[in-house]
Amino acid sequence: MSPVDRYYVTTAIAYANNKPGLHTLYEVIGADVIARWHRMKGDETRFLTGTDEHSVNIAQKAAELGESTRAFVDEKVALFRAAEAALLISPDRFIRTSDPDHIRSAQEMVRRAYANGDIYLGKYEGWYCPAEGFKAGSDVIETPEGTRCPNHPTVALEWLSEQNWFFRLSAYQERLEKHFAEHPDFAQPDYRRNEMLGFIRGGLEDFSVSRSGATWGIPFPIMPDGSSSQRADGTWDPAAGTIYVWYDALINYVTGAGFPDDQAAFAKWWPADLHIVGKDIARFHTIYWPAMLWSAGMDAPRHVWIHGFLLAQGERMSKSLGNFLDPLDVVATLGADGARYVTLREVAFDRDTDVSWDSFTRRYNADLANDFGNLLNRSISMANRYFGGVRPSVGPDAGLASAWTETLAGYQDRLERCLLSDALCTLWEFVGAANRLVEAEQPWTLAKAMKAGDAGAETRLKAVLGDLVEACRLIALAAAPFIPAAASRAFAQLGYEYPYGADGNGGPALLDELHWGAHAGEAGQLATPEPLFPRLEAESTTPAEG
RNA sequence: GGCUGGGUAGCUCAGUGGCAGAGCAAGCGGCUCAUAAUCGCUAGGUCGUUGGUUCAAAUCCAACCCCAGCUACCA
Repeated sequence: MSPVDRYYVTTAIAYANNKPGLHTLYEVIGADVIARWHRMKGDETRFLTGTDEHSVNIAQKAAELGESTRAFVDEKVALFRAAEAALLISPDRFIRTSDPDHIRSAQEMVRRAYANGDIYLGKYEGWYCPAEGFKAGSDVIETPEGTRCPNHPTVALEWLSEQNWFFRLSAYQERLEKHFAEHPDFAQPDYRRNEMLGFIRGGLEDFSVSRSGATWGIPFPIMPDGSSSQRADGTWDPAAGTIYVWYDALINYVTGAGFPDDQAAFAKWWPADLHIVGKDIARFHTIYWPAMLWSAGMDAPRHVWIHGFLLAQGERMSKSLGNFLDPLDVVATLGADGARYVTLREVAFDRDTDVSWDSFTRRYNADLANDFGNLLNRSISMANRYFGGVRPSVGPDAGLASAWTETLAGYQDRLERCLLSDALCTLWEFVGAANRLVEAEQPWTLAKAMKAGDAGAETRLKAVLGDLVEACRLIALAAAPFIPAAASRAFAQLGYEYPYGADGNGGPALLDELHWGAHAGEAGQLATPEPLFPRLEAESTTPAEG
C-alpha cells in the first residue's frame, strides 16, 4: 500500500497575558495555510497551536487584578480562541501549558533528561528584582542610583544566587553542529540558520530548568536527593520548585503529539515536520530543543522555520507600544479571507515587513477585488449572458493550460518552502494572464458574431469562457488554504460542489483536482455572480486608528 | 565593539561585469464582459558617499556614512 503521508505542523505558543495582536497571530495564519495545504493534498495532518500560561508575570498580573491566575488565563485564552476563530484558524488541538497531560509530559521529559544524566543541581546567579524576580543581564539598566530593572526603576536590585537544576546543553555542542551540517534545511531561512550555527560554534553553556519560589508553574518532579517530589497523597512538594520556561513551553510540541499518555499517537506524529516560530525564540527551538529531545531519546523536529516581525512605521508591533493591529478589526474590514490573504501577501515570511492599513487595503483592492474577484465576476457574467449560465467546458487548445502547469509548479514549490508571499505572487501572475486573455479574445465581439449566426464564433466563445471558468476554478482551489471561505463561495458561483470540509479535510487529493480540465465535460449551472471580495473605498479603510 | 545582511522609481522589492527592472501608486489612451473593474502606453532612479580596477561597475576592490539581525538563560 502507499501510506498516506502524515504532516505535523506547530506554531509557537503565545503568552496568554493580553488579547492577541495580528503580529502574534501572523505565524498562526501562516501555519494554518500550511496545514490546510497538506490536508487538502490528502496528507494526514496535525496542526497544533496554543498558549503559554506559566510565568511569574502572569501570576502577578492576575494578583494585581484581584483574580485567580486560572481565571485570568482562561479569559486571555478565550480572546485568543475568538480571534483565531474569526481568522478561520483550524487547529487540531489548541494546547495550553496548564493542560493536565502537558504537565505530565513536561515532568516526564525532566525525568528522562535526569535519567540520562543531563540534569544536575547548580547555582543560578543573577540580578534579582524584589518586585519581579530574576532579571537577565541584558534586561537591566544602569542608573545613577545603581543597577535597576526597567519595570521598577525605583527598586534596588539584589545580586542573588539560587540553587537550581541545570540542563547539560554543553554536552550537545558537537551533535548539534553535526545535525546542522547534515540537515541544512533543519533551520531556515539560511541567514537564520547561519546565526544559529554561529551561536553553537561560539560554545554552549548549560541553562537552568527550575525555579524555587514560583508557585504558578509545573511542579519540578525531582527532589535534590534524586527522589520523586510527589507525595503519597499525589500532591507535589513545593520545596522542589517549578519547571522553568523551556522545559515547560517547548514540551508542548511532544504533548501535542500524544506524549506521554498515548505512545501510539506519539510514534505516529513525532518528529514534527515543521515548527513555525518568531526570530526572538529561534535559538530555543533550533538549539535547546533538539538537545532536550535527544536527551529524552527522541528525534529533533524536521524543520524549524523562523519568521520575522510585523512593523508599523519601522517599529516592531507590540502590545506594550500599542502600535498593533487588532485581528478582529482587520477581519471586520477585509473579511477573514481578506485578512489572511493580505497579511500573508504583504508580509514576507522570512523577514520583517512594514505594514499599514493603507498597504493592506491597497493589496486587498488590487489583488482580491480587482484582479481575482473581478475575473471571476466577469467570467461568470459573460457565461450567464451568452449561454444562459450553462457552464462552458475548456477549449481544445487553451494557451492557459500550459501557463497553469508552470504556475502550479512554482506555487507549490514556494508554498512548501514556506515562502508564502512568493507563492501568492506566483499564483496571481496567472490571474493576470487570465485577465489578459479576456482582452485578447474579446468575448463580447465573439458574442455579436454568434448572434449574427457565426457558428465558428460560437464555438470560440464557448471555449474562451470555458477556459476562463476553468482558470477561476483552479485559482480558487489552489488559493483555498489562504482563502478557504472565499474558495468555497467561488465554487458555488461556478456551479461546483466544494468537496472539502471547513478545515480542508475530507476532499479528493488536491493535486489531482489542480489539473487543467480535471472536470471538463461535467455538466453544471453557473450561479448569479456576487462580488467575491467587495472593493473597499478609501474612507472605510482606516478604522480603529491607534 | 565583533560577526552577518542590507541601503536601486513615491511605496515594496528583484537585479553578482555588458542598453537600470517588476508589482503597486500616478498620468494618458483603448475596451465595455465586469466590483469606476480590465487591457495597453507613459512618466518617474547622480543604483548610500568617495575613490579605485576595467573597454565596460548597481554588480568587483578600498574607505566611509546609515539601517537591520545575531552576540545565552525574557513567555
